[in-house]
Amino acid sequence: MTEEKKSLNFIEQIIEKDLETGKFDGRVHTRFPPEPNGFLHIGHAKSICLNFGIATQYAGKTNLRFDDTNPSKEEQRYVDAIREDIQWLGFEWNEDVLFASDYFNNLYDYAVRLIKLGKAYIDDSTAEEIAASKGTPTVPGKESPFRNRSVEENLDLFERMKKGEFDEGAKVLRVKIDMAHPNMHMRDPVVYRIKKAHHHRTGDDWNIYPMYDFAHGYSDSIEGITHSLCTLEFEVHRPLYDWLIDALDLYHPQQIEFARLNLNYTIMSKRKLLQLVQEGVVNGWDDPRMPTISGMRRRGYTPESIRNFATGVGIAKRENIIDISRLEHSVRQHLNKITPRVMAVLNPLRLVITNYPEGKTEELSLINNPEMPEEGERVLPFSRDLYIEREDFMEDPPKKFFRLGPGRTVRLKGAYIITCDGMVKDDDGNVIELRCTYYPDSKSGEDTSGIKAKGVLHWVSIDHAKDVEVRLYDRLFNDEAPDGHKDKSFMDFLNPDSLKIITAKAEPSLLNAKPGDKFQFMRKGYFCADLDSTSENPIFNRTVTLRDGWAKARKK
RNA sequence: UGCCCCAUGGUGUAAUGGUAGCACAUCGGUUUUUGGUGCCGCUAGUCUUGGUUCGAAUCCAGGUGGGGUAACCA
Repeated sequence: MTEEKKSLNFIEQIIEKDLETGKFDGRVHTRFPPEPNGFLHIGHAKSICLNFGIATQYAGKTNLRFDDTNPSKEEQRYVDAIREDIQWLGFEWNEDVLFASDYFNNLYDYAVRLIKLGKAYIDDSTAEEIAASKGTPTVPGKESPFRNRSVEENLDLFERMKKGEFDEGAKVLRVKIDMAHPNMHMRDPVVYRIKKAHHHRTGDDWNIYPMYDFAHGYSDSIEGITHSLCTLEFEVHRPLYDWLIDALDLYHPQQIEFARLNLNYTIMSKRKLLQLVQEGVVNGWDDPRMPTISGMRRRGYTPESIRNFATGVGIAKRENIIDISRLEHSVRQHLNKITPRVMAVLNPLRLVITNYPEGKTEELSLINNPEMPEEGERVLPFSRDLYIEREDFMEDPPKKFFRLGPGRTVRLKGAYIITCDGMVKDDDGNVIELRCTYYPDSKSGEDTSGIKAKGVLHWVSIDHAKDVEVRLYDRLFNDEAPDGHKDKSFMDFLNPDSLKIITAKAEPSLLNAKPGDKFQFMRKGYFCADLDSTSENPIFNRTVTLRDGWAKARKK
């Protein structure tokens, strides 16, 4: 037995220490708290894998709780999409889905208790006045003229706020901490505001809604969360989180902050992703170019590959920018193992085997997946007239070009070895057809020809090939840090070639593909049948290209 | 400008007072009926100055650099 060396991230270390000291009676209970105001993206996947992963590791639980305290931005459809994405990623939340709005009554009661304790007050100041009186980091704020209202008056006003007697913005509930506090979040923060908006779950029941800081910590407390994991920008909120809970002497979860995921060539802000959707730059939240979970799903990413990526990047507190190649590696790694190999020609060039009988068709057997021999073989029609990839031919090729050129010999994958004897050009001098001869004794699997061919090309039989729509996706942005420029918008870095739609010639079996089915188009990349794909109108999305050693070599 | 956080190869992340390891990327080799995959290997790192210690990536202090933070958003 070899002893497994454990390598824990800093959060796991904290949890193991808590388990040892019995801080939470040996419980581990995390939560994933999205706001339903947009779709989940790959950054959320990191948080999801962390929260659910920790719970699994320590035999704990994870709540899915929607932080739905701002009805003007939140929608039911986002709730549905988020639930679907989490399930698709392979996680199960504890019991039912929870909502901060489930606790609106509790939260109201907490607010009342704070008022009764003299720790909260109603402020009639305008938003501008409150902002102005906050002071600056170096200048202490000024106390509101309404700060010392009586408990009775505060109670009365708060109840009337709830009843809807005042207009939006007329009054807020603030917590009474310290207007000179060095942490700006502690300068009497607003915790309840009037908002006469329709809430996607509570309808028009409420005229007032709690702010995030108020709702979040108390919700964690109500749910008995042990470790409340969040991103770094909430670090300065923690003192307020702690203050609010301690002010009412409630069960106290521990908030721990970690660094969010950043990917180069990608934007991760929900606001900016929404902008891409609203301005029609992409075709919705699930456009395969989006870094959203649903976009990646449509692109052909698997849950395994996303989980693998999200856990592989690690958890720490330092700012990080992950190279996009790491994401691509994780999906190639998985798709390599599971996808059947098929042949499709993206940019066809006609090739005629002059010594092959006209009208003859052979049924060739090809292995489906060399990584999984148990997946068996399929038959493929071979004939005299074929398509090969245009880029697999060069009229004047360099020595190291292991493909076709005048006089060059290659193997057609799973079929015969051929030699190129000539070509046909159009009036403009473009090569439109290759003339080749084949070696009948070189048939794949029963080759007695003794000829060795360095290159192997994929092909399809023209008479049997099917037209399929192929969507070639590339990165959405040309710049490593699209939103990292002070003088320019991320919109200035859009890649005009992020989507190219072509018609490819595919082997017949691809007509059977159902939406979501994944393939390796040999020598070209991994592709996934699109959501809208049908056998009448087959559509394939390129998930990612294959690694291309030749492309690298020729750059030099 | 206050307060808070952070600093290990190109990029991430380990080592928690005792051999700086792993992954991605890069480069080279090898295998291969995918220039894919697999396998092998090279290059390359503890921000800086001082202190504590037999011994410091690790502890302490100063510096430097980066990030966060002053919504009736989350």
